[in-house]
Amino acid sequence: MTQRAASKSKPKSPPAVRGSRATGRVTIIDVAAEAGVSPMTVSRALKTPALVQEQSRQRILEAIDKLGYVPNQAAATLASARSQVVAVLVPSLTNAVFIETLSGIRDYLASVGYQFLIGETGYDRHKEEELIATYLAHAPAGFLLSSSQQHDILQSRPASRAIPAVRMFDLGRSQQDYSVGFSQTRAGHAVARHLAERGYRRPAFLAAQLDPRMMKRREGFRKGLQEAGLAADIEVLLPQPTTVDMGAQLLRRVLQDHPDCDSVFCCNDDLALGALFECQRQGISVPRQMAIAGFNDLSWAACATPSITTVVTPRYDIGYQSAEMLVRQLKGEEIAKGRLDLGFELAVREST
Amino acid sequence: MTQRAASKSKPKSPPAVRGSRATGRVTIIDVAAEAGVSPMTVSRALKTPALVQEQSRQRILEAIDKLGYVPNQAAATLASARSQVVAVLVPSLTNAVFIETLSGIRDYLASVGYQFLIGETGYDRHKEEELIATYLAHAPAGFLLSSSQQHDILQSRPASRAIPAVRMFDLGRSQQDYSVGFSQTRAGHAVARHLAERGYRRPAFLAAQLDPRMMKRREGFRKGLQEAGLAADIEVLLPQPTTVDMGAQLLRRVLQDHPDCDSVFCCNDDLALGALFECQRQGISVPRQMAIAGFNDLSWAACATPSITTVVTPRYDIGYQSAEMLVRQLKGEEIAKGRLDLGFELAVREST
DNA sequence: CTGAAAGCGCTTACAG
DNA sequence: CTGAAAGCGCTTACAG
Repeated sequence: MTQRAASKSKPKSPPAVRGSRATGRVTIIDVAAEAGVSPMTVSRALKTPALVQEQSRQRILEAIDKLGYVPNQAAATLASARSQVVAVLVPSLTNAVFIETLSGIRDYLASVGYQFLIGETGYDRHKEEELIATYLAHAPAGFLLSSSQQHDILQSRPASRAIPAVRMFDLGRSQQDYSVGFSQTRAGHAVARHLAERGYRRPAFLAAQLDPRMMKRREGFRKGLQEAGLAADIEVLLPQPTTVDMGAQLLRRVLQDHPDCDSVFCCNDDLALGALFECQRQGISVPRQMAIAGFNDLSWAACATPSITTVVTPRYDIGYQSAEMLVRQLKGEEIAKGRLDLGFELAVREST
Repeated sequence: MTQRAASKSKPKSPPAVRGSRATGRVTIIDVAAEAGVSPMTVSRALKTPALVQEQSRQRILEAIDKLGYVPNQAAATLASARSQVVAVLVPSLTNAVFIETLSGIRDYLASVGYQFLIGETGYDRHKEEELIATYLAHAPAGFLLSSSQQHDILQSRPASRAIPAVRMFDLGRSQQDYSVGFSQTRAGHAVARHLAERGYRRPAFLAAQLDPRMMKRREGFRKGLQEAGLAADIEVLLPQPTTVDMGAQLLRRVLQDHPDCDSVFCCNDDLALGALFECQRQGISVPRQMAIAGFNDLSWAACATPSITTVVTPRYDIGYQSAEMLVRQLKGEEIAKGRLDLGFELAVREST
């Protein structure tokens, strides 16, 4: 059954007003006629109400209500060469981390009347380039990205068509290289120092999904261990996507290759959860025989048995603030801090 | 620093071709001139290549490449009164279930050149209405929804402006009430029967986020228990959002109020995980002293210690197939099965 | 504070 | 297979 036929069978809607145009849609022209003003004034009443006389505005709002007028975004975008849509590119949609970031983005954008398109890059640079090309056709007002390469590409467009972008999670190199995030390196460093202070002598680094951020955490972790006089030689790195089960696998690998390992830094909480389950399965006491630290503070970290030490990351705020920074650019506002470090926190719990 | 100033400082782009129009953008007119055809032929070469002579098409593609032409979607939408954007409304973005559904939607839509906008309703009906109103301004080609009320609203629009919609997760009442999902009731029923068959005598139902789907699972569960001759009197229902920690809370409540309870059906895997952690904390052996069943088969269910019995739901497929059903409606194709039951599976594991 | 004119970049509907 | 004309619904830039 087609769309048309389906709706014919339920003709119970309020009899919609037919617009004057051939399409039958109610347009700004119909509203103008109803309110006794020009279309231009209707447009102003919607975009810049302060420039319209109170009385006119009232009549316009009534007309809009009466006719059921809905603005046509496509026409607005075409006429103004500027859309109210922001393109957001995240590495993965199946990772809770990025989802919370999207919530932050959505909350800010909704508050200023913007929409957003979401692209998933799968941690793949080429995919990201493709997506940007696709999105450019939608004339997005700006981009929120999670890698640095594409940032450069967008900025290098001719000035007349430059599209602002903000990079999330990582910090940029300068105030002009707009970014909102925290230092992945320092976060890794903090975990190393914590394990060393607790007295663990043989910490391992476990990671999957080897994107640049993981590598920075690793770098900081190694440096932290070395500063504490510990060896940074135990590592298991796998390129596959992160899963809980992979945490269990990584732990088995470590136990097999390095029986003297006494603690693990899992580069995210999914892996940490899998590692914990594996310890439980093998009857290894956590943290007595094996300490476990994670990353991100996902919902289960605080209430696992034992609760999991992890790095609390400002995911929601990264989304919210990067959206705000982007919109401020769009409005041509001055941005004092173009490199916004939101920091992180180490939540020390029972597992270490 | 403003957008313009920022890009001026990095003038390293390939010198983009300037279009003939006042905006400087490269349009279909520029491509036409370059290829020596009319704009209309360029439009055809892009939308219906079969209608354009091979030779012309070649020249047009070369011109597009040379000029770096990017189609303007806003203009296309305005002219055709039809966008390539689908509006998707899900209850929550922080729930892995819906995220996987979005992946399915994205994969199908990407394959046919559509984009999508995502709205989060927060399980709130009014919020959903608001979102629909907002999205209507973007002239979406269609809607993918997760509740039934709004479905009716859209279908009741005047035929000339009807916007097709498909409902996800739940099944509709008829083949005309487009929907893709599975029977929540039967899934709940299957869990009850399984627990009864395993010999549990005092099963409880634990739920949070009391949306209509939860209520259907509960209904099926109660019915299943009754059919097995068991009482369906132990329940803890909380309206708050689901978290892992809430699973622990719910379990504590049940143990306190019903010390004879020997098994719990948690209406999702987050709750099941929390319940498992709480048992571990209290030294309650799972499944010997307390059996736990979950719902959805999220990543940790299979590898927890003990592994968690759960209902495997076709989340990705629901997204993929509902997107397909929607697009087929958009194309005016015949849809034989407008009510697509994708079923579910009970994964029996160590926890029951 | 308000309006008439022109144009945004594409597609529809018609004619060849 | 191709093209000239008109129009989609709004906003910009100007004039009052």
